[in-house]
Amino acid sequence: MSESGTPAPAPGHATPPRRATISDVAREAGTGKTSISRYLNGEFDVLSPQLRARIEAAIKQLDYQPNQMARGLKRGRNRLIGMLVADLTNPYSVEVLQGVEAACHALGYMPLICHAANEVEMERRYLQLLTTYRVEGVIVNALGVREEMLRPVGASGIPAVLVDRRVEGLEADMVGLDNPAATTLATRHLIERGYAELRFVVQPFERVSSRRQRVEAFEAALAANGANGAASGRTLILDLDDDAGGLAALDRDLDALDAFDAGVSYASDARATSAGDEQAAPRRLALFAANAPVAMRLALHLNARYGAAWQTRVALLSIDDPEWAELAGITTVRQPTYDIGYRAVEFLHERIAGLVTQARDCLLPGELIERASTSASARSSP
Amino acid sequence: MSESGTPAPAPGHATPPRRATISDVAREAGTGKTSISRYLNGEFDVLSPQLRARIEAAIKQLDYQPNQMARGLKRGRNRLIGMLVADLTNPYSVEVLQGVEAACHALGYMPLICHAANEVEMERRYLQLLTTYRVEGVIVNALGVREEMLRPVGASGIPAVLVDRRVEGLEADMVGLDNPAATTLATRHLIERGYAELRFVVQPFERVSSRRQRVEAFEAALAANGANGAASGRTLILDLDDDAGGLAALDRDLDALDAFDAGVSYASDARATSAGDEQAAPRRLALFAANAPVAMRLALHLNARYGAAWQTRVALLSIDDPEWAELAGITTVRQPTYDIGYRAVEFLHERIAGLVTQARDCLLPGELIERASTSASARSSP
DNA sequence: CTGTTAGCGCATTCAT
DNA sequence: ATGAATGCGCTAACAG
Repeated sequence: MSESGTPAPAPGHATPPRRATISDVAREAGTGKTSISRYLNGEFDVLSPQLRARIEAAIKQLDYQPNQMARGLKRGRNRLIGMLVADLTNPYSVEVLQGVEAACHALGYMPLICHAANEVEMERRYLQLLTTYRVEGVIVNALGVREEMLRPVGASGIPAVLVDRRVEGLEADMVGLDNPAATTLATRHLIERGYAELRFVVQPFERVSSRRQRVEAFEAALAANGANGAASGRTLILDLDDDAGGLAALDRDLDALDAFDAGVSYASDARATSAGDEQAAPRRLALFAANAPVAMRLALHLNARYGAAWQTRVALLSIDDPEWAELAGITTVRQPTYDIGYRAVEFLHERIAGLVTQARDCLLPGELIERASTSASARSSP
Repeated sequence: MSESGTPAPAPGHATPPRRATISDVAREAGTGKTSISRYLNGEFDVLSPQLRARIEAAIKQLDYQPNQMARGLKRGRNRLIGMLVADLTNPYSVEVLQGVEAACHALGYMPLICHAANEVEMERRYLQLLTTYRVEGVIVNALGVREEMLRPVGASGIPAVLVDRRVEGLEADMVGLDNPAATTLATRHLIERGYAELRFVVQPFERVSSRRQRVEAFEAALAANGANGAASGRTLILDLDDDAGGLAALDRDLDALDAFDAGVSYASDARATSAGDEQAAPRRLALFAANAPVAMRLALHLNARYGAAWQTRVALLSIDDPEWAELAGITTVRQPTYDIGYRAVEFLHERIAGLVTQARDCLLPGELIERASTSASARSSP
């Protein structure tokens, strides 16, 4: 400012505040911008080897990096896709993300990861933001969207594919776990293992279709087996943001269980087994968590109530297979998370290319991982 | 294409493939683009109420959303900052991210989250990508960068702030845990609790400054206490991608422990306590994990070796406080993750504004969370 | 108060 | 094989 004069930089390699542009490179290489552009786009067969060499030198010399914003503005597409995640705290989301990233990498997209952190308002904001950045598509692990999202996204808007959850009025591709199959698989496992009392524990599922599906599948599986009258069960709603009610309901069940066990103990010396059951060992209650966050909350609660030996009293099973499930020895249904993410991007890619027009579903199977929590001898106690 | 004529959309609300531009709005409102631009930038005091109303109507009518790419291109800044995360699988990263997001929200930035997934190559690619998108700054949870990153970033490049780890030759702001203090805190805790044999377990720390700092602090704390001769310890390197060697080393220590305990048992009836120790109870080995991923790996290994009762044999303590630590009852040093992320963005913001010129550090204190794993009675056994 | 003009950095006709 | 001109959607001087 105080010094006068030419815009030329001061001596001594002063910091160039402005990055080189395509014009700079053209000048440096002694050619026109067009050739630079061609070089950048790999049209080498239209460039003389010498020109190409000069361009390469100039680019290296100026440390030139093409401005993606400008490119995107010009060509009308920017290879950006939005990835809206409901909750990165959930290992499920991170695993799906890995698949998304891999697929993006493979297909030449750059994923813009947006984390709604379980806040519907954030979700809305990010969705809006993504459209202003003109992403070519979004893959959405929805949270509470509905009409609001329908405007920018969907049929008449930017291509979208849903992950895990469906959105009410939106006709869009969707990829996720085969919830009915997975839930049935797990429910049957519990019944086969001889648990007579089942509790399916799930978060409130206003808008989250996968939760509803799981509840329904659980109850259906139970009813189907109910013919044999072997097991009975119920669904408990647990709000992770306000768990007092849900845990109270659970505690009532646990109280009953404890009382029953105590009763068995009293009676065991006198009348042995009251009914005609084969075994006198008290049947444990089985808790079926609809996902990992619920399972964690339950485990914490049980741990607080029964101490470290809680697994000798209650069997816990969960959909989702977080790392700690292995440590705690909890039986789970593992989701094909990576594939879910990968497929989602593939779907989106096809849709962006305009190859597909009808909404498709991709339901992937879960895998039952049996661990000590549902074994006959319960968790090996120290 | 086949139909002739006007660009007007076909009847029946046909899908408008192209989003409205500022010119469309101007035409719709019967004014010039400048006024629209002014409206968008909140310069209401320069617009007659009527014009303003017409603009509002036109925008609503056309569902207009300004193209951020174009805006950024024009004004030279796009309010984008890059957040390069080494490993989203680590709860630490996600927690830091939450702070980053909150701060971005507050300061008007949009964070571009990039996940290197522990791959140095990914890190390099993303860094490059971020610069081509002309982010105004990056906050980096580095992984293996060095010179390569120095070119685009740093003093003469785009502003950067480091999180948790420092980068070799780079003069940049840095925010993270006060590693020496936190490590010393935990080491002293272990010694006070009476553990005589300590093992600090850490991943290979070629480029990761925080790991090196923790190792050094551990050994220093040990040496400082060594005057009393109460505790001795060693550092074990555990490579999570190839844990055979590290676990073998651990197993040798555990074998020795087991043998010693067995010896004590043999001898206990005859000679009672061999040395002059107050208590005959075998002192457990204490494992000090440098971070949560290491702690998890250790826990899994111990669980495999000793069964669910492993905590009666070995005490585990960790830096980082993942959710499962509460469940497993493991003592931890909790990092102020949210604050770390928030401060990082604040630092970056100041730097982007050009307010600061010298590299600063922000070292935040950790908090010791005592749990059963390091209590006198070990983990309550079922 | 409001509209016109001129680019931001780049890709694309269209001529050479 | 190469370059000049045009404009993507928007903001920022300048005029009125």
